[in-house]
Amino acid sequence: MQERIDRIKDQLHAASYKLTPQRESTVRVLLENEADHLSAEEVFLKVRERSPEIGLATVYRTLELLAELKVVDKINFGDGVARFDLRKEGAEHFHHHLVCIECGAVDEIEEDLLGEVEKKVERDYQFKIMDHRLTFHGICHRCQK
Amino acid sequence: MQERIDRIKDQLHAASYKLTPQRESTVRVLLENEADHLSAEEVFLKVRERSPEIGLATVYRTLELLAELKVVDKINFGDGVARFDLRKEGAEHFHHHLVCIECGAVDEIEEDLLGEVEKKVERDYQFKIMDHRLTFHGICHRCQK
DNA sequence: TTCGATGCAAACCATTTGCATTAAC
DNA sequence: GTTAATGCAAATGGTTTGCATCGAA
Repeated sequence: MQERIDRIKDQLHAASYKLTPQRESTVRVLLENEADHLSAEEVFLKVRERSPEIGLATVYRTLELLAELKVVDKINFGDGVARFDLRKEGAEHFHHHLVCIECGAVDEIEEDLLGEVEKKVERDYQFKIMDHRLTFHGICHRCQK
Repeated sequence: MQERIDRIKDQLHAASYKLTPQRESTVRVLLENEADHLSAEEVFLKVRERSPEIGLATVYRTLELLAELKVVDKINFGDGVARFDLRKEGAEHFHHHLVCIECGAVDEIEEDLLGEVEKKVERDYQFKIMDHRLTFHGICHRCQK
């Protein structure tokens, strides 16, 4: 935990930003809720439990900054709110998501399923792929029962 | 052109909706700009050239309705506006997109690249896939020169 | 002391909604 | 005539911004 924070601190410094207490609180919330896909508002509420004086705008600015540094991915499942998802360290790609249309749960797929597909796309469309976003919509294993 | 409109008219009737002049104008704009991915606002502006009395809310309501009937797909490339994309007739899946991070162009991939991947996901994650969204971000063939 | 970071409130902007009016069958 | 559809304006809600203040090197 601490070492991941240190790593993020380094990334911030490398881009000449500081790890302020507010930013650290925000990062901690993200780390503690790594399995979820929190919205800015949700992050804000959790951060405020620990640092009641923090402002919503600061959370937005911090999340924006972390997205810029590729510490988090900003994702949008079409419900009108941006959600934030910590990247696995060293991951160069966005991971994939399974969105359940019954219960709304969002599960993750860590493995990269698109290796072959990307080769084909780069070849057939002369498109240099930098990143991808893949989401499946359907019924999760829990709701199938 | 006219026959596609008739087909959409049938779809509306099947769900007991009418093809009003406003809805028809909206559909025509979508058909005439099939290669683009227009936002509601952009659709509105183009519709208004032909039917100046139309209201923005009506365009929103029509696009919502068409999305519900799966005539169009509502997509979100992360820029804060929803965009609307006509489905190919008979297509059961959303098609894929190539978003250029240089020039912003959005190209389409019509073929379904995910057949194998979906089989694997359904098997390994016990997830019943109903639809998918796949977007690649990178440099388009035009910008590579 | 200087400049980035913060908190607050106001501004923004895409989208939705309430409601009175209109139009289609 | 009844009910759905429309237009307008106001409301909503997530996000951003202006600005005065604060804090760390």
